[in-house]
Amino acid sequence: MTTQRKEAKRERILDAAVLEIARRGYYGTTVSTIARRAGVADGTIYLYFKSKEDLLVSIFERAMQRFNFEAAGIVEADGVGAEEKLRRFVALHLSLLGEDRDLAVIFQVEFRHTLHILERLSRSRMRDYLALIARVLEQGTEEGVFKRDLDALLAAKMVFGILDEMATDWVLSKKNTRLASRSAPVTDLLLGGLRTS
Amino acid sequence: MTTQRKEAKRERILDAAVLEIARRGYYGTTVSTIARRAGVADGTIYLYFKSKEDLLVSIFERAMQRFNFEAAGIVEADGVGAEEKLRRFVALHLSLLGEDRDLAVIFQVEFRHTLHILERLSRSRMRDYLALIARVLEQGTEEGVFKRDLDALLAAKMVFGILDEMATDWVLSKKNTRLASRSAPVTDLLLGGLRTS
Amino acid sequence: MTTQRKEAKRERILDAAVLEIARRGYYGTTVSTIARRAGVADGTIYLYFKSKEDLLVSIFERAMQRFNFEAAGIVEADGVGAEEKLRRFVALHLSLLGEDRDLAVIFQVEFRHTLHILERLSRSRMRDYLALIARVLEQGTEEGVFKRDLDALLAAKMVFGILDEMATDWVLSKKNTRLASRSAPVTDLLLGGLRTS
Amino acid sequence: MTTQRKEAKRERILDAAVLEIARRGYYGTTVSTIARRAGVADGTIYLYFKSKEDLLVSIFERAMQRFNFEAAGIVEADGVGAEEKLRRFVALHLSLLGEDRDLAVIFQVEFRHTLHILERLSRSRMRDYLALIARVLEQGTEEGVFKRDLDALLAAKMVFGILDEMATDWVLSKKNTRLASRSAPVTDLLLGGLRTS
DNA sequence: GATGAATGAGGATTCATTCAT
DNA sequence: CATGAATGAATCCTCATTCAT
Repeated sequence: MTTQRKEAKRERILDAAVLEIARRGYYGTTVSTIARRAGVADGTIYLYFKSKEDLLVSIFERAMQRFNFEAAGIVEADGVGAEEKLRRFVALHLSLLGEDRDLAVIFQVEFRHTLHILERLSRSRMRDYLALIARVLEQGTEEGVFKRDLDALLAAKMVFGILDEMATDWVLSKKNTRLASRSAPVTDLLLGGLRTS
Repeated sequence: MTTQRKEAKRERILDAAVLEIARRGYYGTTVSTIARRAGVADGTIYLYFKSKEDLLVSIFERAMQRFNFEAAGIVEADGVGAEEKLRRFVALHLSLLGEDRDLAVIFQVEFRHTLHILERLSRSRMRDYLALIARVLEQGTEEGVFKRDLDALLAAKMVFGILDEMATDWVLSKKNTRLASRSAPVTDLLLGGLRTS
Repeated sequence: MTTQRKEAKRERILDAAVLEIARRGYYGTTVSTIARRAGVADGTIYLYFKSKEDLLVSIFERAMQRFNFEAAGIVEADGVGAEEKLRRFVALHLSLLGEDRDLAVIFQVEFRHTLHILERLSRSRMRDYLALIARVLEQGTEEGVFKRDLDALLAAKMVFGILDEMATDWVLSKKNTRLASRSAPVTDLLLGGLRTS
Repeated sequence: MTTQRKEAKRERILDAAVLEIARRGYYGTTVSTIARRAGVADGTIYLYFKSKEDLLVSIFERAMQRFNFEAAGIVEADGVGAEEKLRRFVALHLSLLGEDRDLAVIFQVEFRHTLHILERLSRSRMRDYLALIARVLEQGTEEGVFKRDLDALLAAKMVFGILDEMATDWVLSKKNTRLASRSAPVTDLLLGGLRTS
């Protein structure tokens, strides 16, 4: 079997897992259910993933890879000011999650208690993500547009906290709003708080 | 048995549950374990709580009652400006959680995936809490110190998001810092973002 | 629940296990089947035994306890010659197994491959049993009726080997013979081989 | 592929099976493991053997063929007395097993519980083997050196029982002794028991 | 002939909950 | 009120076997 076909099947299983886990929660989803939705036998799951938990980790890894990749693109852009980068970052975070509600549910709800189990693993990816935000803030400080005495990492966590809460709130609200529509007010508050007075 | 004694036993069970669930997670904790730590028989748990889930809900309710009570005290204080109220609010949130790491773990980690199950219940208490923050922000707008065009509820969620992330970060970090020590930088960023320019 | 009633239920489960395992083999028997025959729920098995394997060990322990107890009675009898003791020993071994075909099947067939897993445990009980035989042989040497240069332990193993093969042969043969009927020829050959010439 | 090459591959698979099953037991060994060690694909196993069980049967058959062939050579030797033949038989049994510990493990441990499954099959080969021993004993009776009233088949089983226990004991003991070294004491006891007084 | 990816039946074990004492 | 023994549903994972390539 070609690597490509294997990869495709792996993706199909991950997609099925995202869908089911988003709807029923990690503990409420059986491996059988995921297999059925993916159109494979139960045992096949274990040819591609070590365990049910590994499936969850893999969902996280796949998503974070994309997140970090896209975020890095923004942070490393040449000739772009920190304010604009922050604006783009906020927009990216909210639209990536806003585009895929199932994934968002998993990120905002299922991964939380899983952090318990996966602490190290997930935290290391998260650290990367936070570091990207922090770099934007540092750039801002260097440019003189953000406060001089800013603790970049701590502030990055606050930025993340806001984005995270926006996402959670959107996930749990039944209303049919677009998550990305919150970009502007979020950016406003953030820039207000970060700018030199 | 007097109501008082019953109440005391109920509290003992809740305390045991907080302790065990914080350490092993909701799904990793058995009702038996909680019973043993509380010094009662397994069946006794069911004389005080409808189910294991009810136990979790009750932990949440008990904590939120105290949170909301204390927060209401701040919000309803007469003759105190919005900025000061916000400052106190931030300090309260961070110290209540910072004082009881087990409870903080449950709030920051265990409740998240439980939101899935408990959506309505927990959200209603949360709404009360968010409403309290929003009232402070509205007061600030009325006083002219916070932006005129502020969406108070949305901004309240951002405030909450920051506080929440601070708490999560503290819970997951192994370092022996005090959560309350983050009050100042958090308040600074928030006030900066909320103030009229 | 009284200790007596608990013990009785434990015995009932063990009896059910002996019966089922003798018929279908250890791997061919499910815990459910044992539970059904014992008239308890699946989970109840685990209140009395740590695991399916523990069930097998316990069957062994229970039987060996009786074997060793009865055998010790023979070996320690005062004023009885070694030849007579050996005669009784052979008779005991063959009648204990001959009385309970299910138990015999488990001893002769199921325990063998289990030795693989349980090596130490079962071997220690076996060593006790072999030691008892060896003591009879030593007594015989002292009395001058058995060969002077006998390696008592090695000879004890041979005695055991003969008894064991008799039992296995009986278990696997479908004929309706009595195992104990082989006592005489076995004793004859053994005494012939052991006696001084 | 030539018959010879096929035969060679079949042998390689059997060898791999002996090695793995001796170490991990029949139920602890997967077909995959055997295939990997034999250097073939899982499916290939099934081109040479009907099932996993057939693999075990085939190990038994291959070994018994050699056992019976060599044993027949001893039994059918012209001009050799029964006592000498018995001596040679004992030596043969113990050295064939003593030369290949893996095979011995399978014979003494794994085949036992398999007898359960394979009863008929293995018993027929065993009967042949026992019959060979019995013929030596009958020859001894005819020569007047062994007891006149000997039940040859029963006595053969005792002979086998002793040999078997010697082998099992050797397999389970960790000591680095040679199995064949027990030939002399075994023969002594046997001849003592069988001879006319 | 050979491969090895896919299958799916099967089973030990856990644990929330009940209820006779 | 309290107990804790008993229940039995529920599920992850393994692995012998098949079959399309």
